Amino acid sequence: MKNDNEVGHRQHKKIVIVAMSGNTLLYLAGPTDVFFHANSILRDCGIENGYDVDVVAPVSSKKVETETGISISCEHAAMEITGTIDTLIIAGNDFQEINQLAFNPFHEWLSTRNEDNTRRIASICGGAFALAKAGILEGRKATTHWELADKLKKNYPNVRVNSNPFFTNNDGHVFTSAGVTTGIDLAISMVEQDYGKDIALRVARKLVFYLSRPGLQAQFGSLLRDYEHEHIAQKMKTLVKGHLHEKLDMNQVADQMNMSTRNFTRVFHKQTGMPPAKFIEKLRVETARKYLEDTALSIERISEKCGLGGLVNMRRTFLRHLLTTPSDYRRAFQSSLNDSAMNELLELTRDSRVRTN
DNA sequence: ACTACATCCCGCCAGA
DNA sequence: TCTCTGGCGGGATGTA
Repeated sequence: MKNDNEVGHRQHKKIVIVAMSGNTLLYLAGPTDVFFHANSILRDCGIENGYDVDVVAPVSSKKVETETGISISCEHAAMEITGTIDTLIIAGNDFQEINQLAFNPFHEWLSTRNEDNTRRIASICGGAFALAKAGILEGRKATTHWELADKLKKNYPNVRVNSNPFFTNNDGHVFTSAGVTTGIDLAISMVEQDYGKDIALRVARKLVFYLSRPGLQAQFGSLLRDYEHEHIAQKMKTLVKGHLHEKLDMNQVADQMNMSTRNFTRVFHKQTGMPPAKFIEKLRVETARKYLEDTALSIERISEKCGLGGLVNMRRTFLRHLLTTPSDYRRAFQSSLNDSAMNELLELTRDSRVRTN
């Protein structure tokens, strides 16, 4: 199968999610929503051919019962799919199958999926059992829900099992994830792999509202998006570039803008709807967010670089703006993949010859 | 939790 | 008369 770079974004990526029986809806709803929101964000970016998601049943009746009492009628059964698949996700474990470890027509079909006809094969939680039964995990590293890890190890000794409820693992083209919500993390990491970190973060920010993440989080849309087109905000941003780590006095900033403090405050407020000091604070938080997402710098060091006044103040400021702490923010959003494209916000804290005093 | 202090914000008013 | 600008001062907010 051609790799993604060869195919480019000219055609939809076919995502097949197998809805295993007896599970919570979130197993399949989480990743489905990730790809759905990714499509909407991609369309905003002018990319029409995002993901084509097909939720299928593992059985020919095409009906799947979930533990919530809601049953799902799928349009297709997995074995009806014969062509190439971009991403195949086994969402959750089949509770009947997991106990008898039987090899049924679904596993037979699954065993035909390989690197040539499926670019990525993934499992969520006990979905790893289905992959193991089909021989896909043979000799590979894999993870599953911690309660099931021992059983997986015992029954499939050739699978190198890791059990961490917050863990997502990939070994070549095979991806496995542990707890329910890691299925969402898994799908987000796939979006990141396909379209880059910015798109993935936008999806995460859209979805994080629904998740039970550490700490009570706000939605993480850009704090500055609505203001950056304003002339005075842009000018201010340029001016403070490289100086965020310094104390920025509004009188000095106004002076640099060749305006009196009073008039500067007035014009700034008129154009952006917020006072200048608040804008600088948002700029600091945005920059700190990028450092938390893209680097391994200590939180203390980040607070210094962004002028957030030490750990305690940074924590307070984050709580005020994002309703979460820096460490929780990092846990939720730090990228799993390295990305050299540190965006322009990071430049704000780099040395510059522009002086504010 | 409380306090003192610093800084910021903004209404008001006067001058250009 | 209208608009823009800048100083003053008091309340609000943040910090130590």
